[in-house]
Amino acid sequence: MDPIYKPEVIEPEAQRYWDESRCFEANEDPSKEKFYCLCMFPYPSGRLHMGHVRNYTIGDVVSRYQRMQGKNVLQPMGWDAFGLPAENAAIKNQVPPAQWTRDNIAHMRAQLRRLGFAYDWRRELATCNPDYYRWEQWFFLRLYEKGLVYKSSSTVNWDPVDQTVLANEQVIDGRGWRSGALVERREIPQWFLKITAYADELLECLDRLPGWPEQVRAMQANWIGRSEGLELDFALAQAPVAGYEALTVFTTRPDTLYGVTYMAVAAEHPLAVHAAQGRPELGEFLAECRRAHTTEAALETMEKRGMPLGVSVIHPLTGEEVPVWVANFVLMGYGTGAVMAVPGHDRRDWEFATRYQLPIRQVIAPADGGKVDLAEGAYVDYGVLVNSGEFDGMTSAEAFAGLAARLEGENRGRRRVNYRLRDWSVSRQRYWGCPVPMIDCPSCGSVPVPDEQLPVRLPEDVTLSGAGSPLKHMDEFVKVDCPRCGGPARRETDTFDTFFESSWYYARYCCADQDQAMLDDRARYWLPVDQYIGGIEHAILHLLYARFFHKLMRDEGLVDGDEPFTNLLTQGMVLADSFYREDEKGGRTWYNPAEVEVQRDEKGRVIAATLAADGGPVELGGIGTMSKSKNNGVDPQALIDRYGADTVRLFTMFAAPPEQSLEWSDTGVEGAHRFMKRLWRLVQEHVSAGPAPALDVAALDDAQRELRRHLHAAIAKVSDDVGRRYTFNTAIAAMMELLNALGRHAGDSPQDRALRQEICEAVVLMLSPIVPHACHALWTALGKTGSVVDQPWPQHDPAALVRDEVELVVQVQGKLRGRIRVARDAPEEAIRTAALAEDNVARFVDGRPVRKVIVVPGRLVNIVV
RNA sequence: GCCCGGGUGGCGGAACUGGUAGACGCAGCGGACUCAAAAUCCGCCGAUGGUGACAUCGUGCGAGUUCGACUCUCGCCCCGGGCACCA
Repeated sequence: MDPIYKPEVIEPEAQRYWDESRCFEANEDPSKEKFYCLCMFPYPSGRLHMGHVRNYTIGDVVSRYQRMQGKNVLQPMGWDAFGLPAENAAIKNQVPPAQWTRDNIAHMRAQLRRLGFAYDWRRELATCNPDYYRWEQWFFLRLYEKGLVYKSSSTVNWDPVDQTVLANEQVIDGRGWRSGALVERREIPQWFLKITAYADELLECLDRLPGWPEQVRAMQANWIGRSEGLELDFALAQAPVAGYEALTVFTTRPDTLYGVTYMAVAAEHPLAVHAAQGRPELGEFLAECRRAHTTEAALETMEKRGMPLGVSVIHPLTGEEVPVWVANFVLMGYGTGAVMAVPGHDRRDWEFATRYQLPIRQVIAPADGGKVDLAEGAYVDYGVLVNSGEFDGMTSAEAFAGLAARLEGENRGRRRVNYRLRDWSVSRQRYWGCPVPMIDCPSCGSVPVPDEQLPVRLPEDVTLSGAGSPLKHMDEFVKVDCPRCGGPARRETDTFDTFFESSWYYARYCCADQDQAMLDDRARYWLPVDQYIGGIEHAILHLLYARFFHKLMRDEGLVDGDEPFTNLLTQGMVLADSFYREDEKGGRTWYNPAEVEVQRDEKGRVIAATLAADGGPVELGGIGTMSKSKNNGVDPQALIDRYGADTVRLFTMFAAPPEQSLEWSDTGVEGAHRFMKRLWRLVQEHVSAGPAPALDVAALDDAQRELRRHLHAAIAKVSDDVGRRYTFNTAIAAMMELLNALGRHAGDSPQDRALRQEICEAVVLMLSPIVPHACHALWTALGKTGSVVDQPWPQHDPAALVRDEVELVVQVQGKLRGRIRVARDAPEEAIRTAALAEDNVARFVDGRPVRKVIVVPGRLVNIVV
């Protein structure tokens, strides 16, 4: 055995062994318990970043641990290969997106292999390959046949100069990122998936996902936003207007109906458009609304503005005339595109009414009889009705029921369940995506591409200009014969939202080579995914769409079960320090942490930093997520080259528990490397003295028994930390403590050596999921046959944990005053006496009468005087 | 703005079910080895007072529940994530 730890030698050796023995190739075996462990697949951006390393190390530790539990483990890897960055790179570097993407995949695959992850590479897939996306085209057509797909218009960011749709991230301060033109809202026809048809099921199933973090389930429930309310018709006073007899609204608070003082409609609402005819100031306001951001965050934070339409409606109960306004915060896409405004009891309506001096009327009073000052703000809680005619004195709930019954009886209102969740717009006006398999025929309308013509291949030999999708100008792609009438028609040039691909890849891994069907029986064997691991930033959209797809595939008879992911682990972000210099104009140049040296004061506090290249000072930009804009990304490759994969894996697992954010620290990595060297040396020193004799537990002395107790306590703790809690940081800490104790343990009698062997074997086994390369070599060095990957996880010996005496903490009035040692099974009375007899305890009791003594067995005694 | 997290030494974090706050590691300081350095090993390391035993304070801020609160409850402050065309 080499006395020096050499990761550059042992890591390729271990990887060669895994490849040659093909030990991570997973085959369907009904006789074994399966375990499908999946990490969210990466977008092939070019290089692995720290977030990937962290994510995939967690998955690898879980996979290798489960393998040691005797499970048949599947851990696949692939590429979320469609997306906007490939188009941006293509414009910048004049490389076709397909080539850029495939080059990136090749490089990143090599990086993943270098990290030693236990993947079944036979199952690798890339979503940009036709053998993958043809099946989502096929599936889309099945959904189309079932009526779960429809075409409707929706709002997009439109760049009037580049004549193209922009992603939200391409809109900077309201302007297009390339052209700088003011971006407009524009309604364009798009394909939608009816996710709202599954809203109730998606909501209800959340309760049956105990393996998901509570916060993710809460976020999804809020996102779906089921609410029960009333759809109400407000008759137009001057009906008909623009063909409307009444204005229909949805409200969850019919109990506040008497408080309605105005109505608000969206800028795109037909009533608003109609009213704007011949009124330039109103038309200008509508145009202004079209230029506003459409994101919910923007809508919520912007100034609430509006204009009266000069139209009014009749209040269904009081008969009063109520004015209709257009308001910039009402969206056509939500509900009916119109709301009834109750400024007394809704924050937004209050803000708007205050700005335009519209009346504010109190109709709800607090149930406890408290006073409300509507000049200060809206009262939004439920309560008791006032100023509401015959409903006065009822609670909000009673009034809801009463009003609903009355208005339903008069056929002027309907109980309805409404969802915040909107149908999923799957069309994107982008080139680098999966073509939507539809054809637009002037005589037949939208016609699906026949199955036998699938896949609709995306042409890959293109040059991108930046102004819109090149597909629109490619006649060989666009010009087709209509499959129905045979006449000339145009192929759809929109591509799918990339969430479409990532919604079913987890199932495709089970049978990635299947070219006759989307999925086969192998999916029934492996699914559902037992452990899914990925970033918290995907808590809503990706995870909701994947759950939706699973139900769609179930209803198509492709998979069993209702949910795709039994257990979910959401890892936190990877953070790093940032450094910059400011130029005269206030612009900032960001320097990578690798180029910067920090200065510390005598206590180790960072006080200043300088650029290594010129020795001049740089400013501290604080800690934040690794990002391009702050240039604070730490390249894992440099660290792997320097310290080896095991050290990088160890540090990412040690620095923080997986769900928390992780702050990068170069010195922390050095510490992890020191631990690797220490582990290697401890084993090497032990092994170099020759084979160890058999352990005789009965022959151990006190010090040896204590060390062995430490070992078995560590096995119990590490098993729980790795197997149940997923707190790899505390598991590693426990093993560091154990090795520290082993290092302090002097003596090399035969039983000392036998004990050392037992400890080394257990530690190598328990560390092997985290630092598999070193443990592969150490296992052999310890004289064991077979590979460590095929060993079972160690079991702790409960008998080794028993101690004769325990130390108890003694408190007086809840404050620590002393410690006593008592027999393990000492009766409470004896513990009391011993506690009161302790010198410092007696000093603090100071003769005062003891009122109460609380004894927590094995932990502490608290004396109350 | 709304929803979801988080806030503990110089730093990352630990304390799992209300029971010894600061495990483990990093940084720092002191020492051993060395001609020297690196590597390695040993010791110290929340604040204040005290030679010391020890005492007082201390888990973002303010209240509360409890024999006992980092942990539970209420109110506030700050930071991060998501908000539907970034993935």
